[in-house]
Amino acid sequence: MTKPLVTILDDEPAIRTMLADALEDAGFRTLGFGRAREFEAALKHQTPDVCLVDLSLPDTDGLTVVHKLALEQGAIVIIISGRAQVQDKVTGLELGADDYIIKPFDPAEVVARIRARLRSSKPEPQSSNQAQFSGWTAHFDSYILTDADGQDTPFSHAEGEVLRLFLDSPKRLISRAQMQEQLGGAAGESFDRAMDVRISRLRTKLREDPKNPQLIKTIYGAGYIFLGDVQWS
Amino acid sequence: MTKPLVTILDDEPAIRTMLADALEDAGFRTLGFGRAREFEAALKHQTPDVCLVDLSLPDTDGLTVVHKLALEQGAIVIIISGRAQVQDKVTGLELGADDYIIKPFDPAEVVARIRARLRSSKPEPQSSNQAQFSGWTAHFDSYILTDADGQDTPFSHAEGEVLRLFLDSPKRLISRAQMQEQLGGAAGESFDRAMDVRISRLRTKLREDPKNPQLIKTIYGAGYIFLGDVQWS
DNA sequence: TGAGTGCTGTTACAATTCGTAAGATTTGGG
DNA sequence: CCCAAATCTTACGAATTGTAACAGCACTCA
Repeated sequence: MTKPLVTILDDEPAIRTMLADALEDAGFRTLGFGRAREFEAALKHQTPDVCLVDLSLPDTDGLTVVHKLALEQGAIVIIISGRAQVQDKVTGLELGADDYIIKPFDPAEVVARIRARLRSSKPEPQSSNQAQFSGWTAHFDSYILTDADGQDTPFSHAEGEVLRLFLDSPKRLISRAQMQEQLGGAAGESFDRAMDVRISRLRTKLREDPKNPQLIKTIYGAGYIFLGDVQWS
Repeated sequence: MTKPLVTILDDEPAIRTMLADALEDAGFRTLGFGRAREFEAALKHQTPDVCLVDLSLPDTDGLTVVHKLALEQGAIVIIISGRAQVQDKVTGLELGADDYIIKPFDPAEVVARIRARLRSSKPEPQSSNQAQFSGWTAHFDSYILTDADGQDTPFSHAEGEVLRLFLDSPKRLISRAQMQEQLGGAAGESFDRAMDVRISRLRTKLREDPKNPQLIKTIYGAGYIFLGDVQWS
């Protein structure tokens, strides 16, 4: 698996670099932002695994950002704040934050807390190679899709890569860039309609109505999202 | 759903009762233990959802208990300790604890942290992504509007952003600037007829009578207001 | 070896989304 | 009643995405 991506939203550059250094030493990728606006713009291309958010931001109320993140993205949200009142902590946590760390903090504690969160949120048994969703069953061993009636349709390796990516992160926006990174790796920069074609072919096999896809939704300018309750087994 | 069960393992009776009171007020069931031995015996009959563990116990090293719990039971483990050193926190979290709270603590914070853990451990939070208003139902997962007759109309991402904004603040004036702020993100600098167009398109999908809009009302010189009783589910 | 088959990326063109521009319409003040 | 500003609507075009058709490649089988 690739390194988890941690975003740092804090208006003090010194804190950003301190956190970034500690996190990268610990094996994470990081992205720092000083303003909520920049941060939200970046979300269109990347889907972070963990978001560190300072509540005192110049351009927005940090709590709004937290709420939005927790609700819309499935990301883990950790508040970092100078406000140590219990009431602040309680409202922060109730709005959807997963943790609340008070400044000044030790980076080592931040790392440990991030690890604890990631650990509990990743109950994905990678051992299983078979997933069910919306009447379908995908067998990644035999490269076969079985529909509700038991009818089989084979799928190719490339299609399987995309499907697996979706099934690993259902109901979460997956950006194009993220897909390329996960799949193509060293893929070409410019001409990359390959991804579209893969998805188009996958949609055909899943018998999606082109006008009204139920499972693989396109978010114009952002990426794709896979709907459907996934059950690995 | 039944009330989640929280166990409290701490050798000080005063702390046990304080926690038990706060937790039961918050809607949890509790079980208190003063010794690890008793606690482990009780585990054979009960499977707690959350375990609060004090590290300084008379009969065992608390960390051993934590490690065992985290590993064997699937329970959420929260350490409560008087030791505030970063190193203690880090080792506690690395041994499998989900959180680490320092004494003295406020019970309200403990409750909030427990809630945060329980929330994230739900595999299918299905965060309210669907709202009903005036006969319509907006499905933000599938980007579909359903009317009173069950007829579907898809809406786009941009339209959804506006609609969500309205549904989050019904019956409240939303200024143009506020909208730009929330939606435009990094974009909106110059003159923005874009917002008007978005709203115009949304109105069309909601089949608003241009002469007499029922749902999205324009306040000349101020902004918009969304009427209609919104019910998220 | 050579034809056949299936997979996959590329290309070309169609369809969709969405902001901008511009004219039409509405609003509120004088 | 008139006008300027604000807002609505429509049309257009750039960017993005969907998909059919084609080509290259690896592999199989006679």
